[in-house]
Amino acid sequence: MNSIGRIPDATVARLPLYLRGLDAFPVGGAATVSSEELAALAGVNAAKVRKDLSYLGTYGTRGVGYDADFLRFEISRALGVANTWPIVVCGMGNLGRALANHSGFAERGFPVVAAIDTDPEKIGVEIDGIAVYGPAALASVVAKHDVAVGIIATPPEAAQGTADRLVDAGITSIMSFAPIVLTVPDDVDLRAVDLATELQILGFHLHRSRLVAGVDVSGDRERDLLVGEGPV
Amino acid sequence: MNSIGRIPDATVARLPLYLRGLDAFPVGGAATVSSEELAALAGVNAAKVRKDLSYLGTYGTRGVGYDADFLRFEISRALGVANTWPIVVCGMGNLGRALANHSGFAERGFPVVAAIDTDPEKIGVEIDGIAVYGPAALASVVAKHDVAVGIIATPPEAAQGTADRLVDAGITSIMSFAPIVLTVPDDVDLRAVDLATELQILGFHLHRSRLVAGVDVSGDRERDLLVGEGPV
DNA sequence: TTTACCTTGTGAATGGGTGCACAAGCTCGT
DNA sequence: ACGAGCTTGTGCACCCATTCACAAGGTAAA
Repeated sequence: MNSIGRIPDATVARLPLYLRGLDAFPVGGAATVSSEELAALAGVNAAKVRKDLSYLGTYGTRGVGYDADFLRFEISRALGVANTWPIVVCGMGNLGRALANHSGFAERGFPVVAAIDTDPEKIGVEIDGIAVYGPAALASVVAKHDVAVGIIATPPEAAQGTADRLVDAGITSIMSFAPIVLTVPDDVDLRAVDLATELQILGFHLHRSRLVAGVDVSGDRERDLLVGEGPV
Repeated sequence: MNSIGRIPDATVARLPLYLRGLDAFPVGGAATVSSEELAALAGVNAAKVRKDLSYLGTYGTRGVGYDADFLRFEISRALGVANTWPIVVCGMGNLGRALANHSGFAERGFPVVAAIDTDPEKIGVEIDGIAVYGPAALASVVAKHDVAVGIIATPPEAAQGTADRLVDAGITSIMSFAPIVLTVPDDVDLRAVDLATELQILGFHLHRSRLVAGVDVSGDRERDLLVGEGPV
């Protein structure tokens, strides 16, 4: 794929990993990376790396590899990392505060420029250097700081309302940590991360492996029910 | 699939969403749910719900739907949610503290029973009711509380070492928030969540949509390069 | 220049997941 | 008892993603 066409979603999801892997090479170091090396740094396999990069263009040199700096530049450009996308964090509870302070965001071009909370005690003050506003101020905060991304870290009951207000304020990219399904217009890009769900997926495998190991799990009849997987 | 066989990964990842959706029905309410309703509650489509549930067994009644309580029970059992899996949080920085306090974990059967940090100021004290230990105490903490899951919320440099110690202590399920690739033995189940990566994926679409809209983005020639996607 | 060697880029095979469309089967009203 | 109506369970076709395997194309040493 020589010209820049559609990039598969699975590839887009891996581009940040490659970029992260390239951190291992100093900027301006004139180093070359092979697909094999980059694969190890990103935790995927080499064929995938080559195919993914081929969607961006033909940036490698056969027999040699990829120029680390050039590759970094091209991936950054594809991802739009050259730009800075200001974000607003909605909900300054435990998680919201941690996210607002997360240094990894600003480093990657996503500075937290403001926070929103409904607690009168918090409105108008600065928490860890981030100014906290009430929900009513959202639209003006978005306009003033040119906010591009909204993070929802509110309690679940408030999440849909918060999403609606973000959309009204013109935000089209939302990352939600609330454990409910949010409804947004089609043109809004929503990514939902539910930490408890992630743990439950881990729990599934844990459960399975302990069952087949015959370890007693809370002493009921589960083992008998599940082990009957063999011949009828 | 009548007997309990292999459940596809994609299905396993959705089971927690169904369980979460069932929260809309009171326990013991004798309600029935159709695949259509459950699909709306979980944010997927109805055919997928039916196919997913068919992997667990034949729990629905044609013409009627699924018994909400029974379904909750069966999904819980498949996920092993009937059990409680104690977790230890490694790294009590911003994120670690937020995770240790996250009420959603304990509610879903994943109580945080201890934390680990290297900061001498924190070791031996309780932070928000969670006892903090030094790294050396990890093995005994795991043994004492029967810890099943480790969460890595350390700085990236410390993440691999922390993972190694968790593995040594006998942990086989790890959830990492560190933005690096971790190496663990095959029998260890590792889930990596990189929040900055998630944001960058959002950024990709944001970047693309702003480009085609012709909005000025940091004033370089990107638009010209990318817009040439039409006919050759 | 030629040859040996290396790594990319990509056709093609494979596999898993999604969603349609419909038969199977249950309930309820008549 | 029977038929109308509804929802499940699933075969099937399609699509996207992964992986293999190798030709294409470059480097470097002889």
